[in-house]
Amino acid sequence: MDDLRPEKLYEQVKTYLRTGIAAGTWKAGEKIPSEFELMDKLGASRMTVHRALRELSAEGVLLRVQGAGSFVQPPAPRSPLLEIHDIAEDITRRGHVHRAQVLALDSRPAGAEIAVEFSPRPRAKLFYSEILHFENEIPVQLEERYVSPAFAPDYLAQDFTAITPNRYLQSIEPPHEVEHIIHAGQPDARIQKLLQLAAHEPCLCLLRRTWAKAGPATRSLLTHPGSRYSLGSRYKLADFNARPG
Amino acid sequence: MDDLRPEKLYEQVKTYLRTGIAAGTWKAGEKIPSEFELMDKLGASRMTVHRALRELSAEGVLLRVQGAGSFVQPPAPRSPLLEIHDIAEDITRRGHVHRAQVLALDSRPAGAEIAVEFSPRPRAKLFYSEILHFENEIPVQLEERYVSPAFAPDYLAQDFTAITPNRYLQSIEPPHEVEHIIHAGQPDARIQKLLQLAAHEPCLCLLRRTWAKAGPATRSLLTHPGSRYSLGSRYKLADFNARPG
DNA sequence: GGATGCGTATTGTATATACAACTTTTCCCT
DNA sequence: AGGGAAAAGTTGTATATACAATACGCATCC
Repeated sequence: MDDLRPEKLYEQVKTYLRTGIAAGTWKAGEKIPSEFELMDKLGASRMTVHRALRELSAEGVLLRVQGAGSFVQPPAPRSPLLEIHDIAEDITRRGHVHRAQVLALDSRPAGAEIAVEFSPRPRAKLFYSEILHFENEIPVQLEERYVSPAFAPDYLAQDFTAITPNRYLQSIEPPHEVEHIIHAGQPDARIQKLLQLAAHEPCLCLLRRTWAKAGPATRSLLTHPGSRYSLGSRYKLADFNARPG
Repeated sequence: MDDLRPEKLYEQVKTYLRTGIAAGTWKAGEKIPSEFELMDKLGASRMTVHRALRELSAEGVLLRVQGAGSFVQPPAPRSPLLEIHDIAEDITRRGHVHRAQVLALDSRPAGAEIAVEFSPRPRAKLFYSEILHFENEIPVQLEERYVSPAFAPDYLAQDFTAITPNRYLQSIEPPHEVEHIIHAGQPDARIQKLLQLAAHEPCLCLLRRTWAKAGPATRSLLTHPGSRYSLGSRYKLADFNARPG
């Protein structure tokens, strides 16, 4: 699965700087070598070095000041608001019993709005799984998931009563990018029955989309009973340092 | 406040494409003109067009496929839930009009469960504000907030129709620690009326607690109409592969 | 001493060119 | 028809060059 092709030159420059920063060669607030020095040192053209530095700047690794130089930024306060956690792990950590019931597992053409998220070709087929999760035999999550066949070719062969899709997909390749959208909704009759919801009981819907480096990987709609479930996070914010002087 | 300098050329190209996409000239999944066509049309060099397209791709506006073309990506709703965002900023950034109505602003003894979060003395008084936020005159958030008097002694003297409590509190001292808990709920009759909710319409509740270095600072319960509002976040995960080559 | 101006270092933008990598279409041969 | 090779079209990377814009130190002038 490893990419054996040589790293692009501008990626090499980025890697060189990132590892140098990680190793402490240049510390937060310090100035790194100028574009011209890096040209000589790494044997790349200025435009290539420039592109690498511009991207590192966009990523928040560097702060570039025209006329002055490029400075190492303090690490960004990365907030794992909704990390990709595994519901089975959550439940067993609470000391409860988890059970998964597979309601569907197949390959199907998704609706146009969903298919276009995965490919510019609108009629592409996607893997689909629908799983109901129980905590102590009480339903707590309905998981409707589309998966890109290119990302997980063996998806349909898995036993999702033994390993959650989440865990399986993470084992293939951790996502490169994640999106979460949360809203409160009124479930339709089918979901109401599956989650054993009381009349007019709202549900908490979490849409999670992930991207691998190669492109869109998964799209999951996780529906929880509103009265029995909440999502949470708590984290410390890193201190901000001012500009280098 | 406006920047009167002429837009950079690559920014002009980006703006041209963004407005075209917004206007429906190219719809999600469709192919936009090639780099060469845009060169001729806009009178920029290929490298400049290329940079604009590359950045739009990084921003998630386009999907570029080598050898095939550039395709419009479906819009990704990204409102950073990770950060402490200001609802007034969010609304104005969407180009809409924000208005805040102060329903309450006083000092009161909070209920025992809440007061004990701030102080070991259960009858301690806390500052309390209740503000209803409108987007284009439609209510989108009820903000019920307790603030530690020790953290913000002048809280009651502020004009919260002009500056949101969020923004004011951030100006005192950015929080050291943050907690978010999200759940879907059924509003009581009062909230239902304030948010102009339909019968049985659920609401999305975000409880946010912050701590300063000295101790607990604020506790806010933000209630949104479920049908008209969602919370979202999207972020890239850092690469930690500094593997020796 | 302080303000001004100038030169140098550094980053920002824009162009032209070349070739590589990949996709789609065309067309020819069987 | 079908298969496969060739061609055309499109994006990706890399370089060399030129000039613009900004920051900063240093010398000069008052």
